[in-house]
Amino acid sequence: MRNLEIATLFHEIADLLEIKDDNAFKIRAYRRAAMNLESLTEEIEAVAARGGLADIAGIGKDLAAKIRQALETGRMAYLDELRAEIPRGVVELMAIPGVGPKTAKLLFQQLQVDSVETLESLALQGKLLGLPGVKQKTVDNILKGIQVVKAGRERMPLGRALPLAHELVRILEQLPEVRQISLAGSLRRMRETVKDVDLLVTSAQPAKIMAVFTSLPQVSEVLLQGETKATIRHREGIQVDLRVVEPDCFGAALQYFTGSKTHNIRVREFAVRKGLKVSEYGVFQEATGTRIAGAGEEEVYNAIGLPYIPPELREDAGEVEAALEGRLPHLLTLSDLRGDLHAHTNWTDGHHTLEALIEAAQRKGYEYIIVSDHSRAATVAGGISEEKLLEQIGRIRALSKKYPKIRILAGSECDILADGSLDFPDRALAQLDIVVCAIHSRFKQDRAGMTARIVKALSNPYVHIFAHPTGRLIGERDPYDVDMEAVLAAARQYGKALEINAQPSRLDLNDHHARQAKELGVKLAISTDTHVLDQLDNMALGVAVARRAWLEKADVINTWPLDKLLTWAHKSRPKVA
DNA sequence: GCCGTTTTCGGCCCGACTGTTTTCAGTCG
Repeated sequence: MRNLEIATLFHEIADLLEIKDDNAFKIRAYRRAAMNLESLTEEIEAVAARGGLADIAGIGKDLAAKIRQALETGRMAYLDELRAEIPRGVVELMAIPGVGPKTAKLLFQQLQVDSVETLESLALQGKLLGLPGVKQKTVDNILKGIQVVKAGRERMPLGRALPLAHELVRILEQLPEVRQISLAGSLRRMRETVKDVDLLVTSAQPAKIMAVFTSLPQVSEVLLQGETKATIRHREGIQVDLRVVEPDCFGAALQYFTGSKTHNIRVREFAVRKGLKVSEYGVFQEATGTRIAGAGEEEVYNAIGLPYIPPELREDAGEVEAALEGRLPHLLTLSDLRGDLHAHTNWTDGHHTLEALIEAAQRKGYEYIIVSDHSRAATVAGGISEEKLLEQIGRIRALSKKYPKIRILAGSECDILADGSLDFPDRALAQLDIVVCAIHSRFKQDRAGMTARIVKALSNPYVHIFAHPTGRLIGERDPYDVDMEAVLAAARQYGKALEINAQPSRLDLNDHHARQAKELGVKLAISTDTHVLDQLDNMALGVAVARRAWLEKADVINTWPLDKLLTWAHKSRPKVA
């Protein structure tokens, strides 16, 4: 059993306890434990083996025992008892917007509703009317909510949500009534997928903002509208929440509205212990009600006695503790990057010439750019033969005279074959400056086979970077079955870098694994895997993943100057005669 | 159920909006 599986069991216990109307703080304890397990970078089995379960935040004696039981028996007796009491389908009712634990319990007890389908049929027959607190409007909302569930409320990838959100910001900031505007929520924290877009505006005239916002052409439906808060459905499907506050509350509101929810709870608990109250309106002294901060976000953190915590870290994954102990990371920024270490050209499946790639990289101010086209096994991507590769290397060397201001690195995105050998022989790899390796075939290999395949590739002295290490495509393809612990250990042993692929559909490694890599001392490369020149701009998404992974400049090899990068790249190579 | 340079017991974040109510419970973030 892995961390996420145990977390899921705890979440289910919390759901069931909510329906039973159990102690709210007990429920929160289960949820917090689940979330801490989700952000834990060490394997839970390893933690249990060294007797460290109770050291995990939010896990005490009782939950540690439940984790051990699950690890040993594959079951959790307490959860089994709860499941026997309340059918699975009742929990699923809570997925309907507007239906929470109280309503689910009411429906189950009064009408024996135990599935979304049953609920829909009873609602259509008018049989919900007459339940306490249920009139036609509630029935309508439930039916509407069921449609939302059926449509599948999938989360939108960051790379799609960001441009759409920036468009709304550009429109709203034109309004003279808008003083300040910012993205908030999970989008500001740069999570890889988002459920909705959160916008925060300060204005002395909220009514005007509300009116304009809810009647934008991008709005397909107004879901909720109050005096200072509105929720709409964007024509591209995602929900957008807008909140308007007074200008002097901007910092407090931004802090509150950025979340995460668990981070905020953490911060507010900490404030309470200091006799302070934090809300979206400011930081107040509990005793006197005096407001001591609110206009700026940094000021809000400082008033509570914390340094500013960057949005990407606000997941209650140890950042508050790190802030208190003065060991927050100095997160890397986009401008720290000196080059791109994964890019294609029209020699394989890129859409541009070598020269166009070089010139685009130069315009970005890069010190170096790699040319890493596909190897012969990647037939669908037009992979090139060894002869063609040598020809390309010659071309690159010739072009470096034409472009003296940027170093053109000869590279390859070389396939890792099913047996773990590389698609080019060592004699060819030895000609390259940087070798990127990747898996593009035989995704369905079993776990042991896939792990051995990758570990073998990483042991090759000519390999430098392992690209998109899990192979997942967000929302499309699951990662291949591989023991990431073993891959990370091999990367450390052989001194290889793992890639954070910045393609919006990949973001691979993800934030979790990248943080794990850093903790093990494995270096990362943030690369765009550019096929079309515009994609060089995706670097910002890769940086977002890196920041969420607590990465600093020193952790990322393409922040290094060229000479340091090349020294690192060539130190493991056998000396050629 | 967790947790403690105030506490091993008694706390545990805070407010907006909706639908149903004449003051509030439920839901959401």
